Amino acid sequence: MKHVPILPPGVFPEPDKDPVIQIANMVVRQGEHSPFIRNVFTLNTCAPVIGSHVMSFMTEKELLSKWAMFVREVDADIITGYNIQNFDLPYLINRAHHLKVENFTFLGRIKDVKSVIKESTIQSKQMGKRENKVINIEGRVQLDLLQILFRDYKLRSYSLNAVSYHFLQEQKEDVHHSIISDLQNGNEQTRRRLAVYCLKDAILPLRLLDKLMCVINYMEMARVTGVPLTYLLSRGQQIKVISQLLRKAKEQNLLIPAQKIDPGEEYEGATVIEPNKGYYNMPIATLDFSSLYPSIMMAHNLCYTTLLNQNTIAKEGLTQDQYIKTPSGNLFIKANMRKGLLPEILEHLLSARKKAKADLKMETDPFKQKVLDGRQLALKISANSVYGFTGAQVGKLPCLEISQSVTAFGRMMIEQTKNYVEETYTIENGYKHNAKVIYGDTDSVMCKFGVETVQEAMKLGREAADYISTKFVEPIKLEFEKVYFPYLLINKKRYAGLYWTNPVKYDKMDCKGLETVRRDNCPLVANLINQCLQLILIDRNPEGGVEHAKQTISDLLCNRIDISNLVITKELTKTDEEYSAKQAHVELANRMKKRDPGSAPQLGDRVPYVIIAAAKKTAAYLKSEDPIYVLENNIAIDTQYYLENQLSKPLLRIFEPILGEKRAESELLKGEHTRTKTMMTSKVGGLMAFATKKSSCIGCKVPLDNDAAVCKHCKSRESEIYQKEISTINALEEKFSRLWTQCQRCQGSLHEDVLCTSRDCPIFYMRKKVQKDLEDQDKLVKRFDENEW
DNA sequence: TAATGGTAGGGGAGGAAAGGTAAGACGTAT
DNA sequence: TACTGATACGTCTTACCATTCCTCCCCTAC
Repeated sequence: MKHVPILPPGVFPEPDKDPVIQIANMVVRQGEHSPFIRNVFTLNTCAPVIGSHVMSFMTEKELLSKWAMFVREVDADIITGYNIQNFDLPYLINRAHHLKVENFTFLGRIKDVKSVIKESTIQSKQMGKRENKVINIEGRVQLDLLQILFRDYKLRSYSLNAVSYHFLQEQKEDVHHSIISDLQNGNEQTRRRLAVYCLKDAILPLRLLDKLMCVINYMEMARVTGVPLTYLLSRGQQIKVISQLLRKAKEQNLLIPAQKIDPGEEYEGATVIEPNKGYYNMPIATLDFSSLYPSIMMAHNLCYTTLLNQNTIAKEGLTQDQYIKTPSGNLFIKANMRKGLLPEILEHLLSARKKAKADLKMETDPFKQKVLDGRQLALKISANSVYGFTGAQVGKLPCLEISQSVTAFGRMMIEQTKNYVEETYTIENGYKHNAKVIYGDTDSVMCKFGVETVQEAMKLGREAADYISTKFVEPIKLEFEKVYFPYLLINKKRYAGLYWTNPVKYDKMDCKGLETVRRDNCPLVANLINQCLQLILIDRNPEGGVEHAKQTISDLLCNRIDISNLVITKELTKTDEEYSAKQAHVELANRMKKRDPGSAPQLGDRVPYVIIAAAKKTAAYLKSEDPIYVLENNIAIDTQYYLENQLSKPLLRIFEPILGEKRAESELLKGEHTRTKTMMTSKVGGLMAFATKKSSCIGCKVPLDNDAAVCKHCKSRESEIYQKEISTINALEEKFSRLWTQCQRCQGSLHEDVLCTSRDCPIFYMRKKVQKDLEDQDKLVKRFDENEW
């Protein structure tokens, strides 16, 4: 579903002013690939669209009323779209209310129950704070794709365009809202143009839903945990655990006590082994505990129902062998005395997962395969969230005795594992080298066995995993997972390496915690670091990496880097008042709010910005600016900032372990390539307000008193200079037409204007930039004409 | 109001606090 | 010879700058 309201340029639509002009709908049966209904409701006439049913109405009231009837007649189980929950549906309801369309708000399956809009804020540590609207449509589940993506995927941008490109490698037209009214007020052909855009917006969410298997996975999650489908989008993680707990408790005739919420102190978490930093040009084997926390809870029978204190022990007369004391000093009764509820739930979840995985292997029908894969995933996630539930202090049933015992066992186990590896694999015991654990985090250890080949490392890794597993209580199991070779260990939670699961060919390059996987730096940094790592790890050519980095730095300083590569995004995680420190993205969001409150970033949105040139020592939060604004006003970028604050440290961090501190610093950041800089002059802000513009000679840049094209010294070369500028203009024109064609191809039509203003598309930025350059160059050349006579 | 999975940890930015240095003030010797 | 002023030089104070440390914030690993 997708609807388009009409609106004046620059202002966000308001339902009591701006009309709804089109609504596109797609209806699909779950499991089928293409929709069996495709239609669009339009206000005013509209030329036909092949493959779609166009229904035109002369009044908006009729349009809305007929659309509501359509919804009731199709009687869909699930309603989806992109941001329908916070935009389309509330807008339609408010608009219908404003126009007094009768019977519009009865969209659900229960007669006489009106759909109403409520405001709600949901807040969790995992997702941050968000303000949402909630609409009841009885008997139909609203699965807003945007909400699904927010929850399940960490992306740099959540615009439908960016998301489509990311998952489907396909772009959509992003029509700026200022053009929409022109198209609507044109003729039936321009309105058809809008309808096509609108239909595309309706089909994309469906295709994404299909591709990401959202419906299947959500259904399976709902079945496994026993909560309604809507809870998965509207509620947090806890409700799923509670639901399972209630299910199990009922079987055993147990009740769950109501507890008062009383946030206490945090408890100690997992150990991260101090890394032995450096570049390892040898195989490093990784051993992992599979499902560490669930297996600890099962192995030691940790549960609400098995927790003891000294009083009960005395009262019941329990003996030493009937209960255990965890490393954190808490007491739990053993499983042979009383089996805990949580271990039982976990066993059920994990055995169900094993079965789902086994069935998945046997299954041949691709649709059923998807279902089974969704199920095993849901079971895994559910098992892992039980521990989090016991530690959630602002929750229904926190129990720190359990959660701190779990982490304490975990800490003890990783320490023991490290010792076992280092004690067993020694020269004394007949191995070629002394093994060393160079790093480990929570449930994993990275072992340097000292061997030469991946194959040998794998053999020792498997052997070690099997041997060490025997040292722990069932079902705790240490598994050999992969070998890294080579391996670049930069710091705790930051490393990169080639990932091998077979001795023949590496699977992929794996990066953890580095700039390449973080969303809060610009693509320039992420791409450059990624390329350098590839050159170092895959091509084994660090010199090539240095050369590439130097070239990129030189390009940056000479303004040859496209602005889309310099866009940094950060999330607005709290409201303006809650921020105590000044930050670039927060300040920019506030400034944008003053320009246009409707289109400014909201709580929970990611704010894109670039850093612009300003007087020296100006704080970064004063230099952040909206990329589109920068492009439109030709504002200069602070390339020095990008070099010093974005590129330099990450680059040094990856090159230092290989080249050594001194070489890395002197070659990368102080070489000849940093000398040449191009300064760009801005048209707004700063000192430009006080400067008077004086034209300069096109030939030699000497300032001129009049508006002539060249100075008297260059007069003799005038035609030569003219030719040069004309050839520049030709080159720009050619470049522009190439980009334009590319955009036309993307929008799927070669004989229509390009409307797209997608902020996520690099082509858009380039097209915009060339357009600007072309205008400037045109003005320059015109100066020759004026002085011709 | 009702509802909200956990801790560990890196690293960037801003701001306060502590430290360093050069210019100026002042005193003394010549 | 006594006194004065100019100059040079050393020491102290002050203003300004750079560094360090701490906190906030975002995002990631597990």
